[in-house]
Amino acid sequence: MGDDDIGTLRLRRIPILNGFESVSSAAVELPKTSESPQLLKIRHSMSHVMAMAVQQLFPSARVTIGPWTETGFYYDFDNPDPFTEADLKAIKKGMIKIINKKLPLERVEVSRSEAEERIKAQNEPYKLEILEGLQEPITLYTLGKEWWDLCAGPHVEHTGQLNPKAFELESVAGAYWRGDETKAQLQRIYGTAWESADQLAEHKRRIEEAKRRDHRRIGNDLDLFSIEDEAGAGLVFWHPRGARMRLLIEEFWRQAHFAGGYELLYTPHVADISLWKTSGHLDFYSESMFGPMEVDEREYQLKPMNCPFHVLTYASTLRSYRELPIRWAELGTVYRYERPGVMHGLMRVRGFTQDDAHVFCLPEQISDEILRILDLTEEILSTFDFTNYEINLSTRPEKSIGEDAVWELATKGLVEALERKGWSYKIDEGGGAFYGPKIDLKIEDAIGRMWQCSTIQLDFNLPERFKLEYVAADGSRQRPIMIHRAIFGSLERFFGIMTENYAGDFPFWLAPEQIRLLPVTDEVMSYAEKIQQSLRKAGVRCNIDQSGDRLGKLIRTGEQKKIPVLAVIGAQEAEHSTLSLRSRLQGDLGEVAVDALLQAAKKANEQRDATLDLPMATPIGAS
RNA sequence: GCCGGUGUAGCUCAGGGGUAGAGCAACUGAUUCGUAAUCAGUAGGUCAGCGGUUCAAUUCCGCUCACCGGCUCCA
Repeated sequence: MGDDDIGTLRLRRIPILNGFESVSSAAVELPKTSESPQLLKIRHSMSHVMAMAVQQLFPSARVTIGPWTETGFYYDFDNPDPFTEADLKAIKKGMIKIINKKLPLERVEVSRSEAEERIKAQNEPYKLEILEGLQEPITLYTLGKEWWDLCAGPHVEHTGQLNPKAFELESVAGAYWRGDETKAQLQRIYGTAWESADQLAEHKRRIEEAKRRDHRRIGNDLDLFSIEDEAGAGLVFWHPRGARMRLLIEEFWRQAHFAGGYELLYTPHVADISLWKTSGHLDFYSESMFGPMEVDEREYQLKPMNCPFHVLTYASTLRSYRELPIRWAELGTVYRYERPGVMHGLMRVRGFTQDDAHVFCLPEQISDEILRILDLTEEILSTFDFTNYEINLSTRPEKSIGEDAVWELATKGLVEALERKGWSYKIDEGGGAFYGPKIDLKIEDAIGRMWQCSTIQLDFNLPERFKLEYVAADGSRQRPIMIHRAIFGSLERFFGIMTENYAGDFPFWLAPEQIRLLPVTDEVMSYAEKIQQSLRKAGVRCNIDQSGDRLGKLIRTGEQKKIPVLAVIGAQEAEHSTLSLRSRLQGDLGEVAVDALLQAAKKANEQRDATLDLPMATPIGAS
């Protein structure tokens, strides 16, 4: 797929705001560890150096594992006292000392028994456990004379090849031994390391850039949404500006779905608990559900998913094969119990709206239906400038239900659809749900992060549990195939991702306030009001800045609120029936006739454009 | 849920056992102004909540809640 023009334009044009430079022409390359053999060695060695420094400072610390990450490394320790941020400074000093000694790192191949002896001599129980899982040959790396670690390598030759000015210890965190929350709690220290100080500086700049884009910050600054303590964690309040954007997203979504052959449903938020018993959620999903509530001696359950409702809707009447495929979508709000401490802005909440849909079809329709879904997914995601995807196809796990033939047919249908779409994908062998294979899709944002949103899952389970049927051509009763799919995943989460993708600089069509009129003096207020009225009538979201501040301040405020188009109105504009436009993404658009702006804005809204299509008008003062 | 950190005005933050501070935002007034901050004034806080220590707690201690960075889990 081609380059994203809007995206690149935006990256180049964002001005410097509050001293924070945004994505700049980054001359400094930051390869990932997996892309650079040299960085891999550096980071691998750094984690050894860190572990050695830690054990020098904290002799009671036991070592566990210390791998590289894509931007650095970490090491997990078992230490009686957790490390504090202050300890990091001391550890860093210790590391610099080790680096300056130019200690050699040497690979030593040892027998299993020798390794065991050496580990026991140092009383490192975790290392012993690691050793048990290792295949021959067993190698360890020495770091100078005093320190060594079980390791496959590779490493730099000596610590003098590590740049003491190009690493940083970033944070301490709790982690579990072997990632298992029932096992010992360890202390993890994260670090980053590079070849040059420039790279380190660039890495830090990118962290700042991610902070600048943080949807929680932008949501607050632009007054889009909030999460209120009094209401509870993970429950989202959409403020007028955010709600307006959500409405625009939903309108687009509905229109795309109707065009794509879907019908829309509305279903209840609660249902009798017996429904959840039939669906299996009570047995397999209850720890993620809000507790039941009793009404009239009947127990009701708040919905964590929409599918049982769509299934009931299907089952409400006898279906013929001629009706299939049935495609039903719903913006369905669900509630899930999330453990305290896992909530995160809009990305992880307890109440959220899924753009859920279910397709009931014949086995031979699977491939076509999946392809349609892929097409719709691309259409919808690319409208928000997400055009790079990473696709995973997950196949049958060991524990699963359904006949071999059905699994085979279904998996073939998914593969066929992906091939027809021409999308490359990875296969996650055995990674499917117990009830069917699935396709997951991740999108890449403007700063290269991947986010899982869309998912397409085949389900042989629910139709079985609810005994769904259709009447086949021969008059027999057959079971339909059910496809679950979501494109945004959750509106909240998608909104958060999209906000970070645009860094709050939303495209024109999506901005909650599209045009702000800036009256230079009070004298032009009535002219401004007239313009506001006609723009609003045309469906353009437009306000007048009534603050009475001077123009410089009005512009500053408008830019800080990331309004796409600021329209300066002074005596000259009133006289000419024009506005002087300043576009956030396009710069100065000059003096433009009111009607020209109106037409351009309407067109941008209809086409969902990021910017206005306006011929450059006469520059100010030229007449 | 677990480990660590944080919680002072709408926002960003200072302060500290003896009645609470700044800048920005808000409001009021003056200014009527041309492309990123006009000036002056006013108002705004149970210092997250609950309990304890103390003559006195926003400050010290404990618990709870929320948030932040991770772990685990996940849309």
